[in-house]
Amino acid sequence: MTLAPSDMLCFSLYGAQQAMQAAYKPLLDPLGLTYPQYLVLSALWVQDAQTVGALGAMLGLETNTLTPLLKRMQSAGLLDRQRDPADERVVRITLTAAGRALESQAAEVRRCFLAATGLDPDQAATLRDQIGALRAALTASTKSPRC
Amino acid sequence: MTLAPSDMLCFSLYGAQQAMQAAYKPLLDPLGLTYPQYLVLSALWVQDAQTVGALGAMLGLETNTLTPLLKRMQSAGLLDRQRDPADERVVRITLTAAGRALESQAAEVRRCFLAATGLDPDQAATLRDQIGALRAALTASTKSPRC
DNA sequence: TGCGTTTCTATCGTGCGCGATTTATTCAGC
DNA sequence: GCTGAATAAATCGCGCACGATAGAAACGCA
Repeated sequence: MTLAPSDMLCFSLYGAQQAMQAAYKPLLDPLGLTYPQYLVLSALWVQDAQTVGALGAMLGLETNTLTPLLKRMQSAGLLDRQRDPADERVVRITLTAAGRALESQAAEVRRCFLAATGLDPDQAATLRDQIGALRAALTASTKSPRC
Repeated sequence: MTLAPSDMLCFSLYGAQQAMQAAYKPLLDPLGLTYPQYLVLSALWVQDAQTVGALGAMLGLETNTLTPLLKRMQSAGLLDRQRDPADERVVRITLTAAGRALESQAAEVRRCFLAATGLDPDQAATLRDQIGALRAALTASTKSPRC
Protein backbone atom coordinates (compact mmCIF):
# COMPACT_ATOMS: atom_id res chain seq x y z
CA MET A 1 0.00 0.00 0.00
CA THR A 2 1.48 3.29 -1.12
CA LEU A 3 1.09 6.63 0.62
CA ALA A 4 0.58 9.88 -1.21
CA PRO A 5 3.29 12.47 -0.53
CA SER A 6 0.80 14.53 1.46
CA ASP A 7 0.40 11.66 3.93
CA MET A 8 4.11 11.22 4.54
CA LEU A 9 5.94 12.73 7.51
CA CYS A 10 9.01 13.30 5.37
CA PHE A 11 7.03 15.30 2.85
CA SER A 12 5.48 17.53 5.50
CA LEU A 13 9.02 18.35 6.62
CA TYR A 14 10.20 18.88 3.06
CA GLY A 15 7.26 21.12 2.22
CA ALA A 16 7.37 23.04 5.49
CA GLN A 17 11.03 23.84 5.04
CA GLN A 18 10.34 25.23 1.58
CA ALA A 19 7.41 27.24 2.93
CA MET A 20 9.65 28.53 5.70
CA GLN A 21 12.26 29.77 3.25
CA ALA A 22 9.53 31.32 1.11
CA ALA A 23 8.18 33.09 4.20
CA TYR A 24 11.64 34.43 5.03
CA LYS A 25 12.28 35.65 1.50
CA PRO A 26 10.27 38.90 1.67
CA LEU A 27 11.82 39.58 5.09
CA LEU A 28 15.41 38.95 4.00
CA ASP A 29 15.34 40.34 0.47
CA PRO A 30 15.37 43.95 1.73
CA LEU A 31 18.52 43.08 3.69
CA GLY A 32 20.12 41.47 0.65
CA LEU A 33 20.37 38.11 2.44
CA THR A 34 19.47 34.55 1.58
CA TYR A 35 18.22 32.28 4.35
CA PRO A 36 21.52 30.36 4.77
CA GLN A 37 23.34 33.70 4.90
CA TYR A 38 20.96 34.82 7.63
CA LEU A 39 21.86 31.68 9.58
CA VAL A 40 25.57 32.43 9.23
CA LEU A 41 25.04 35.96 10.50
CA SER A 42 22.92 34.67 13.39
CA ALA A 43 25.76 32.35 14.38
CA LEU A 44 28.28 35.20 14.18
CA TRP A 45 26.12 37.61 16.15
CA VAL A 46 26.22 35.14 19.02
CA GLN A 47 29.94 34.48 18.64
CA ASP A 48 32.16 36.43 16.28
CA ALA A 49 35.50 35.36 14.79
CA GLN A 50 34.54 31.70 14.46
CA THR A 51 36.40 29.31 12.20
CA VAL A 52 34.83 27.85 9.08
CA GLY A 53 34.70 24.48 10.77
CA ALA A 54 32.98 25.85 13.89
CA LEU A 55 30.35 27.54 11.76
CA GLY A 56 29.85 24.29 9.90
CA ALA A 57 29.39 22.37 13.13
CA MET A 58 26.85 24.92 14.38
CA LEU A 59 24.89 24.96 11.12
CA GLY A 60 25.39 21.39 9.97
CA LEU A 61 27.14 22.40 6.76
CA GLU A 62 30.35 21.24 5.13
CA THR A 63 33.12 23.48 3.88
CA ASN A 64 32.11 22.74 0.29
CA THR A 65 28.92 24.65 1.06
CA LEU A 66 30.32 27.23 3.43
CA THR A 67 33.40 28.38 1.53
CA PRO A 68 31.56 29.76 -1.51
CA LEU A 69 28.72 31.03 0.70
CA LEU A 70 31.18 32.93 2.90
CA LYS A 71 32.97 34.29 -0.15
CA ARG A 72 29.71 35.70 -1.43
CA MET A 73 29.06 37.28 1.95
CA GLN A 74 32.57 38.70 1.95
CA SER A 75 31.96 40.17 -1.51
CA ALA A 76 28.77 41.70 -0.10
CA GLY A 77 30.89 43.32 2.61
CA LEU A 78 29.26 41.47 5.49
CA LEU A 79 32.32 39.68 6.84
CA ASP A 80 36.06 39.16 6.53
CA ARG A 81 37.91 35.89 6.00
CA GLN A 82 41.49 35.66 7.20
CA ARG A 83 43.90 32.90 8.11
CA ASP A 84 44.63 32.61 11.80
CA PRO A 85 48.31 33.58 12.26
CA ALA A 86 48.60 31.08 15.11
CA ASP A 87 47.37 28.21 12.91
CA GLU A 88 47.54 28.87 9.21
CA ARG A 89 45.13 26.00 8.44
CA VAL A 90 42.29 27.87 10.08
CA VAL A 91 40.25 30.66 8.48
CA ARG A 92 38.52 32.98 10.92
CA ILE A 93 35.27 34.65 9.92
CA THR A 94 34.82 38.11 11.37
CA LEU A 95 31.84 40.42 11.01
CA THR A 96 32.33 43.79 9.37
CA ALA A 97 30.51 46.86 10.61
CA ALA A 98 27.90 46.21 7.93
CA GLY A 99 27.43 42.63 9.13
CA ARG A 100 27.08 43.77 12.73
CA ALA A 101 24.68 46.52 11.74
CA LEU A 102 22.15 44.00 10.43
CA GLU A 103 21.71 42.50 13.89
CA SER A 104 19.42 45.30 14.94
CA GLN A 105 17.10 44.52 12.03
CA ALA A 106 17.03 40.82 12.83
CA ALA A 107 14.63 41.33 15.72
CA GLU A 108 12.01 42.58 13.29
CA VAL A 109 12.66 39.60 11.01
CA ARG A 110 12.14 37.21 13.91
CA ARG A 111 8.98 38.99 14.99
CA CYS A 112 7.49 38.81 11.48
CA PHE A 113 8.41 35.17 11.03
CA LEU A 114 6.81 34.21 14.33
CA ALA A 115 3.68 36.07 13.26
CA ALA A 116 3.73 34.14 9.98
CA THR A 117 3.73 30.82 11.84
CA GLY A 118 0.52 31.78 13.65
CA LEU A 119 2.03 30.33 16.83
CA ASP A 120 2.64 31.97 20.17
CA PRO A 121 6.21 31.79 21.53
CA ASP A 122 5.47 28.79 23.77
CA GLN A 123 3.90 26.78 20.97
CA ALA A 124 6.80 27.67 18.68
CA ALA A 125 9.32 26.53 21.29
CA THR A 126 7.48 23.26 21.81
CA LEU A 127 7.31 22.53 18.12
CA ARG A 128 10.96 23.54 17.73
CA ASP A 129 11.94 20.99 20.38
CA GLN A 130 9.82 18.24 18.83
CA ILE A 131 11.34 18.83 15.42
CA GLY A 132 14.77 19.07 17.03
CA ALA A 133 14.21 15.67 18.65
CA LEU A 134 13.22 14.25 15.26
CA ARG A 135 16.38 15.65 13.78
CA ALA A 136 18.47 14.12 16.54
CA ALA A 137 16.83 10.72 16.08
CA LEU A 138 17.36 10.80 12.32
CA THR A 139 20.98 11.88 12.67
CA ALA A 140 21.69 9.18 15.24
CA SER A 141 20.04 6.55 13.08
CA THR A 142 22.02 7.59 10.01
CA LYS A 143 25.25 7.19 11.95
CA SER A 144 24.33 3.73 13.23
CA PRO A 145 21.56 2.32 11.05
CA ARG A 146 18.89 0.23 12.78
CA CYS A 147 17.54 -1.23 9.58
CA MET B 1 18.66 40.05 21.85
CA THR B 2 19.83 37.56 19.27
CA LEU B 3 19.01 33.86 19.22
CA ALA B 4 21.51 31.19 18.29
CA PRO B 5 20.45 29.10 15.28
CA SER B 6 19.88 26.12 17.56
CA ASP B 7 17.19 28.08 19.41
CA MET B 8 15.27 29.05 16.29
CA LEU B 9 12.21 27.18 15.04
CA CYS B 10 13.23 27.83 11.45
CA PHE B 11 16.62 26.24 12.03
CA SER B 12 15.15 23.12 13.59
CA LEU B 13 13.07 22.74 10.43
CA TYR B 14 16.04 23.45 8.19
CA GLY B 15 18.26 20.98 10.03
CA ALA B 16 15.60 18.30 10.34
CA GLN B 17 14.90 18.39 6.63
CA GLN B 18 18.59 17.89 5.90
CA ALA B 19 18.76 15.06 8.43
CA MET B 20 15.69 13.53 6.82
CA GLN B 21 17.29 13.53 3.39
CA ALA B 22 20.50 12.13 4.87
CA ALA B 23 18.47 9.34 6.51
CA TYR B 24 16.78 8.52 3.22
CA LYS B 25 20.04 8.46 1.29
CA PRO B 26 21.22 4.96 2.31
CA LEU B 27 17.67 3.69 1.68
CA LEU B 28 17.32 5.28 -1.76
CA ASP B 29 20.87 4.93 -3.08
CA PRO B 30 20.41 1.18 -3.74
CA LEU B 31 17.35 2.08 -5.83
CA GLY B 32 19.28 4.75 -7.72
CA LEU B 33 16.91 7.48 -6.53
CA THR B 34 17.29 10.89 -4.97
CA TYR B 35 14.72 12.03 -2.43
CA PRO B 36 12.83 14.36 -4.82
CA GLN B 37 12.76 11.55 -7.37
CA TYR B 38 11.28 9.26 -4.72
CA LEU B 39 8.57 11.87 -4.14
CA VAL B 40 7.77 11.98 -7.84
CA LEU B 41 7.47 8.21 -7.96
CA SER B 42 5.27 8.22 -4.84
CA ALA B 43 2.94 10.68 -6.54
CA LEU B 44 2.83 8.56 -9.68
CA TRP B 45 2.23 5.32 -7.80
CA VAL B 46 -0.93 6.89 -6.41
CA GLN B 47 -1.99 8.34 -9.76
CA ASP B 48 -0.18 7.58 -12.99
CA ALA B 49 -0.14 9.64 -16.19
CA GLN B 50 -0.23 12.99 -14.41
CA THR B 51 0.74 16.22 -16.11
CA VAL B 52 3.87 18.14 -15.14
CA GLY B 53 1.69 20.84 -13.64
CA ALA B 54 -0.33 18.37 -11.56
CA LEU B 55 2.85 16.83 -10.18
CA GLY B 56 4.10 20.31 -9.37
CA ALA B 57 0.91 21.14 -7.52
CA MET B 58 1.12 17.91 -5.52
CA LEU B 59 4.79 18.36 -4.64
CA GLY B 60 4.98 22.13 -4.45
CA LEU B 61 7.54 22.40 -7.24
CA GLU B 62 7.71 24.59 -10.33
CA THR B 63 8.33 23.36 -13.84
CA ASN B 64 11.83 24.84 -13.72
CA THR B 65 12.61 22.20 -11.09
CA LEU B 66 10.46 19.39 -12.42
CA THR B 67 11.40 19.43 -16.10
CA PRO B 68 15.09 18.60 -15.62
CA LEU B 69 14.27 16.25 -12.74
CA LEU B 70 11.78 14.34 -14.91
CA LYS B 71 14.26 14.25 -17.78
CA ARG B 72 16.81 12.63 -15.52
CA MET B 73 14.24 10.09 -14.41
CA GLN B 74 13.35 9.43 -18.03
CA SER B 75 17.02 8.88 -18.84
CA ALA B 76 17.10 6.42 -15.93
CA GLY B 77 14.21 4.56 -17.55
CA LEU B 78 11.74 5.21 -14.74
CA LEU B 79 9.10 7.12 -16.68
CA ASP B 80 8.01 8.42 -20.08
CA ARG B 81 7.23 12.02 -21.02
CA GLN B 82 4.85 12.59 -23.90
CA ARG B 83 2.66 15.41 -25.10
CA ASP B 84 -1.05 14.83 -24.64
CA PRO B 85 -2.55 14.45 -28.17
CA ALA B 86 -5.75 16.13 -26.95
CA ASP B 87 -3.83 19.20 -25.71
CA GLU B 88 -0.36 19.61 -27.11
CA ARG B 89 0.60 22.07 -24.36
CA VAL B 90 0.42 19.33 -21.75
CA VAL B 91 3.12 16.73 -21.07
CA ARG B 92 1.92 13.54 -19.40
CA ILE B 93 4.27 11.60 -17.16
CA THR B 94 3.77 7.85 -17.28
CA LEU B 95 5.58 5.20 -15.26
CA THR B 96 7.58 2.57 -17.10
CA ALA B 97 7.64 -1.03 -15.92
CA ALA B 98 10.87 -0.19 -14.09
CA GLY B 99 9.22 2.75 -12.35
CA ARG B 100 6.25 0.64 -11.32
CA ALA B 101 8.51 -2.15 -10.14
CA LEU B 102 10.09 0.08 -7.50
CA GLU B 103 6.76 0.47 -5.71
CA SER B 104 7.11 -2.91 -4.07
CA GLN B 105 10.43 -1.83 -2.55
CA ALA B 106 9.00 1.42 -1.24
CA ALA B 107 7.24 -0.33 1.64
CA GLU B 108 10.62 -1.34 3.02
CA VAL B 109 11.93 2.21 2.59
CA ARG B 110 8.97 3.57 4.54
CA ARG B 111 9.42 0.99 7.27
CA CYS B 112 13.11 1.82 7.68
CA PHE B 113 12.50 5.55 7.69
CA LEU B 114 9.83 5.26 10.36
CA ALA B 115 12.25 3.18 12.43
CA ALA B 116 14.87 5.91 11.98
CA THR B 117 12.51 8.52 13.39
CA GLY B 118 12.13 6.51 16.59
CA LEU B 119 8.40 7.29 16.50
CA ASP B 120 5.45 4.96 16.46
CA PRO B 121 2.94 5.44 13.62
CA ASP B 122 0.55 7.51 15.74
CA GLN B 123 3.25 9.87 16.93
CA ALA B 124 4.53 10.21 13.38
CA ALA B 125 1.05 11.05 12.11
CA THR B 126 0.57 13.64 14.84
CA LEU B 127 3.89 15.32 14.14
CA ARG B 128 3.18 15.19 10.41
CA ASP B 129 -0.08 17.04 10.96
CA GLN B 130 1.54 19.65 13.21
CA ILE B 131 4.26 20.32 10.69
CA GLY B 132 1.65 20.33 7.93
CA ALA B 133 -0.29 22.98 9.83
CA LEU B 134 2.88 25.05 10.17
CA ARG B 135 3.43 24.75 6.45
CA ALA B 136 -0.12 25.85 5.75
CA ALA B 137 0.21 28.86 8.05
CA LEU B 138 3.50 29.91 6.47
CA THR B 139 2.15 29.52 2.95
CA ALA B 140 -0.98 31.48 3.78
CA SER B 141 1.05 34.23 5.39
CA THR B 142 3.40 34.47 2.40
CA LYS B 143 0.43 34.95 0.10
CA SER B 144 -1.10 37.69 2.26
CA PRO B 145 1.58 39.07 4.57
CA ARG B 146 0.52 40.07 8.07
CA CYS B 147 3.63 42.05 8.77
C1' DT C 1 65.33 16.67 12.45
C1' DG C 2 62.56 14.33 9.52
C1' DC C 3 58.37 11.82 8.07
C1' DG C 4 53.86 9.88 8.20
C1' DT C 5 49.33 11.17 9.97
C1' DT C 6 45.85 14.17 11.14
C1' DT C 7 43.37 18.51 10.70
C1' DC C 8 41.43 22.34 8.18
C1' DT C 9 40.01 24.58 4.11
C1' DA C 10 39.33 24.79 -0.75
C1' DT C 11 37.93 22.79 -5.29
C1' DC C 12 35.16 20.07 -8.59
C1' DG C 13 30.98 17.90 -10.32
C1' DT C 14 26.02 16.90 -9.86
C1' DG C 15 21.31 17.68 -8.43
C1' DC C 16 17.88 20.38 -6.71
C1' DG C 17 14.95 24.97 -6.06
C1' DC C 18 13.40 29.18 -7.71
C1' DG C 19 12.90 34.01 -10.11
C1' DA C 20 12.51 35.59 -14.68
C1' DT C 21 11.79 34.85 -19.35
C1' DT C 22 10.56 32.29 -23.69
C1' DT C 23 8.02 29.26 -26.73
C1' DA C 24 4.15 26.67 -28.12
C1' DT C 25 -0.62 25.70 -27.90
C1' DT C 26 -5.35 26.71 -26.78
C1' DC C 27 -9.20 29.60 -26.00
C1' DA C 28 -12.34 33.76 -26.28
C1' DG C 29 -14.35 37.27 -28.65
C1' DC C 30 -14.98 39.66 -32.59
C1' DG D 1 -11.46 32.55 -39.65
C1' DC D 2 -8.32 35.79 -37.02
C1' DT D 3 -6.18 38.03 -33.40
C1' DG D 4 -5.02 38.83 -28.53
C1' DA D 5 -5.12 36.84 -23.92
C1' DA D 6 -4.37 32.85 -21.21
C1' DT D 7 -2.22 28.47 -20.16
C1' DA D 8 1.54 24.75 -20.03
C1' DA D 9 6.07 23.56 -20.30
C1' DA D 10 10.79 24.57 -21.15
C1' DT D 11 14.99 27.40 -20.65
C1' DC D 12 18.42 30.35 -18.32
C1' DG D 13 21.03 31.95 -14.37
C1' DC D 14 22.24 31.71 -9.57
C1' DG D 15 22.63 29.87 -4.91
C1' DC D 16 22.74 26.22 -2.00
C1' DA D 17 23.97 21.11 -0.46
C1' DC D 18 26.91 17.32 -0.62
C1' DG D 19 30.20 13.36 -2.15
C1' DA D 20 34.82 13.00 -3.51
C1' DT D 21 39.21 14.78 -3.83
C1' DA D 22 43.20 17.88 -3.29
C1' DG D 23 46.43 20.78 -0.95
C1' DA D 24 48.55 23.08 2.86
C1' DA D 25 49.70 23.38 7.61
C1' DA D 26 50.36 21.32 12.20
C1' DC D 27 51.35 17.42 15.10
C1' DG D 28 53.34 12.86 16.86
C1' DC D 29 57.00 10.30 17.34
C1' DA D 30 61.12 7.91 16.33
